[in-house]
Order: sequence, then C-alpha cells, then structure tokens
Amino acid sequence: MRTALSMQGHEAALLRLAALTPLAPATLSALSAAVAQAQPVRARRELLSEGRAIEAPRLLVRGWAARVRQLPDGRRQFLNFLVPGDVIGLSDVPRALSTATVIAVTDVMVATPPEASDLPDLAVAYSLARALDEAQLLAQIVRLGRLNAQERIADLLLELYERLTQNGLARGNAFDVPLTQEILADALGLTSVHVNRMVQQARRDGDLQWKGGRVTLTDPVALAQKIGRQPPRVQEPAATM
Amino acid sequence: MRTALSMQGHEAALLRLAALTPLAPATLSALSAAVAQAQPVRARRELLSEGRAIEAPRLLVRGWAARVRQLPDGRRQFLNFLVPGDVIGLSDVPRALSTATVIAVTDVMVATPPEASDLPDLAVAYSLARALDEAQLLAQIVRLGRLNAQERIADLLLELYERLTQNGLARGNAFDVPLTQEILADALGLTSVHVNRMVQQARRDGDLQWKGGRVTLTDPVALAQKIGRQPPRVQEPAATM
DNA sequence: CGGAATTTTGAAACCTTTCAAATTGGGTGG
DNA sequence: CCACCCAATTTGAAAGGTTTCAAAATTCCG
Repeated sequence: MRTALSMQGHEAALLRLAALTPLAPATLSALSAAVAQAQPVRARRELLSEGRAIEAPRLLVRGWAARVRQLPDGRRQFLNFLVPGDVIGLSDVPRALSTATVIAVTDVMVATPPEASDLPDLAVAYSLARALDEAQLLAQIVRLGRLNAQERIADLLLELYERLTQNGLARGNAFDVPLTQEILADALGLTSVHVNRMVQQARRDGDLQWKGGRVTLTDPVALAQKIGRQPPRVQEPAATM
Repeated sequence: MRTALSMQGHEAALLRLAALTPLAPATLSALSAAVAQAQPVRARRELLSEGRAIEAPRLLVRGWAARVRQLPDGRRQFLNFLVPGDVIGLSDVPRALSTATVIAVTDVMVATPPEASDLPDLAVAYSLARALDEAQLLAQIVRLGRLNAQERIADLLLELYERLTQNGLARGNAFDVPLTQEILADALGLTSVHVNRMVQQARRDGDLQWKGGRVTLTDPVALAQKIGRQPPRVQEPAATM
C-alpha cells in the first residue's frame, strides 16, 4: 500500500488525463498500473533525441521536462515545457523520428502509458492532449512574435498556472516553477539578464512573488486581462442533451 | 477535357501528397476527383475561424493561405503559411474547435479531400502532413526566438523554397511568394520597415533577388549552410527490402 | 490615367543585448 | 553549525538591433 505522499505525486498525471475527457474505470486502472511502474530519470537527461526514432510514448508522471532545439552555434530554444500528465512522443507516423529533443528539467518519473487501441476513451484523451500541445505551440509563436518581454513572462506563467491548476499542482495562486532564469530566457527568446530585470519589475508592479522556485500570482485573472490572454480551447463542450 | 494549364495548377496538390508516401491508384483517383471539385475562395476570406467548429478538412489546391492569430489590441501574428497540397483542419478530436484563423492570402482553390478511413495510404499521408506541419511550427518558434531579422527571412524563404520544390511550384531556384512585406513582418515578428531594410541587405549581399512577387535564391544550399538551417525530418526512410 | 497599396528612406527613440563584476543562495564537507 | 564553493541572481554602463513616425517614391490595378 502506497503512502499518501507518493499517491499524491502520481495523482497529478491521472488527474490531468481524466480532466481531458471522461475515462472508464478500466482505463483508469490501466493508467494507474502504468503509472505505478514509472521509472526515475535524472535532471538534464534526454528523454528523446532530435532526429532519432521515437520508440514508444512516455507519460510524464512527476517533475518537469521540456522540448528543446539546439542551433549549430550553441544558441538554444525551449519549445515548450512538459508537466505531470503530459505525454511525450505521441505520434501516429510509422517509423516516426523526433523533431526535437526532450530533456528532463528536474528529476522526473516517466511511465509507459497504455496503448489506446482497445480504449476508445484513452484515444480521445491522447487526441486532446495532442491538440492542446499544438495550441500551446501556437501560443508560444504568438508570445515570441508579438509580445514584449514583460508580456511574454506573464503569459507563460499564466499558461503554466492554468496547466498546473488542472492537475492539482497549484495551491491557490501559487505553484512551483523549477526553472532558472536562464532556461526561462531560452524559452522566451530573451537573455537571462533581461528576464531578471523584467521579473523584478513584475514584482515591483505587484503582479507576482517569486522566491525559491515558487511563484505566486497576485491576481491571475487580472493579469490575464492585463495582457489580453485567453486560454486555449480545442473542443466544443458535449451537448447537454 | 481540361487544358494543360489548369492541369498543372491542380497537379501541385497531388504531387505533394504523393511525395509524402506512396499512394495507390485508387487513392490517387479519389484525390483527383476531389480536386476536380475544388471551389474558389477570394483572397482575405476566412477558411476557418479561431474558436469555431472545424467542419471538415480542406485541401488547398491552388494559391496560398495562412494561419493567423489576432491579438485584442490589433497586433497579429502569422503562425505559418499554407501552399498547394497542404491540408487545413486535420484533427481527430471530436467536436474540434479551430485554434487559429485560416485566411486565404491569395485567391485560392480548396477541395474537400477524401476520408482516410478506407484508404490506409491516405491515412499515412495525413499523419505525415500533420507531423510536418508540427515540425514547421517548431521551426517557426526557433526562428522567432533565436534568429535575428536576416536569419529569419532567409530561413523562412528556404522553408518555402523546399516546400514549393516538393510540389513542383519552384522552377530552378525561383518561386512565387505572394506576400507583402507587411505580411512577412507579421509572420517573422518584425516590422515591415525592418523587413524591407533586411531584404534589401540580402539583395546587396547577393543572397537573393526579389521582384514582383517572385524570389530567386542565388544559392539555396549555400544560404542554408550560412544560417545553419536543416530541413525537417519526421520519418525514417523505409528499410530497403 | 488616377488612386490606392506597397516599397523605400531618414532620423530619433526604445527595448534588449552584451560584457563584467558583485551579490545572493543552496548544498557539501569539515 | 560554520566555512566554502558553485550556481543562480542581480546590477551597471554602453552598444546594438529593431521600432516608430513621417513622408517620398514606386508599383499595382481598375
């Protein structure tokens, strides 16, 4: 019998997938079984390598990961961050190659999720996960292309806040963000120096607190309004008969 | 009987899809039949609206389109460009909503492509199309996040060159680019003024010619090398035998 | 041919980067 | 529990790339 603590750590991934679409008991138990087999991977290790074959999808159970691309001259760009409940390497292409490297940002736990072939509800969940992932990529493009430094930071934090809230990893308006300002800079197309200055300004503006890897948004709704952010919607709610 | 000219216009889309994966004669004729029914849509019209339901996928047969997002304050960001052979609104999410607006950049012809359910090869083609589309989004993120203005322009033009070459719309190193510098700016996260200056510089550097909507790359290979570009690969080549 | 859209030019302002160096924070060993 | 070290954050000043605001020149199209 697992402890309450380890249960909680694993719950996030299940919570997230179940939030996407209603899951049958059989599906949930298949997922639980998979999650129970999760393996640890150290921070900085690669979970997937750009240009290499994608073996099987992995479910991120605990910790943070990220998709990254490295340029020949050393510049790097984080494409998006992955949090518990996110699935890595979902692809229906035969002999698919990874189009980006996925690295563990923190120590993580990853599991091999069940095949969706016999679980229609899980297939839907995977579809939705992919669609949301794509929507987040579009949001990232807009961030980099049309938002200034302050807006980029606020917008990304809001996205993370929304995602972590969904899987129960935010408490109130606070959540852990295990990212250095340098990683943040490489995600936001800025330098770490400038990220630092802009985070300080956000603090001065009273928009947030950020200490020891934990962020508290003063007023997420007001902040979203301030920068004109709207959360992604990929599916019409089911008709209520 | 169609004229050679109109044939050529329609061939691009078929050529592109067939380039993704080998297509059976039955699939090709289903596609041809669909393409023959293509409907015209005027430039600037929306083919898909952000937040609205996706009815059915559309195959872009002729002309250019683009995915766009508009910010509340009027700023806009082009997410990617669509050329003949690209499929719009591929999604396996039930009751899917569009996550971006798709507009016709030029006058276009769009068709309703065949369902993939009975044509396994077409299903593979669609998968590959989606995977390539995603790879292009990742490339766009890197462009905006880590390339400077000159590199962004060169990189995007190279991507378009590669794509148009694939479907037979490039002749030699030249191809039509029906984009104003303002649209280009909104795709590259720049201002049209700066795009203008940087295009002029690229001309002075001898990297390209650009007159009347037609671009000629002096030396695509050298240019790709110069900016460290590598084309996306989403699939391992099939084993020989 | 005329008018609108697009491209081009100039100068100044602005946001972000660069380059160092100082400071703080967290983790480890004594 | 303190000393020490490395990573991460913070600060300053100057340089740089990009934007802004106008206005002129050019091209496109009916």
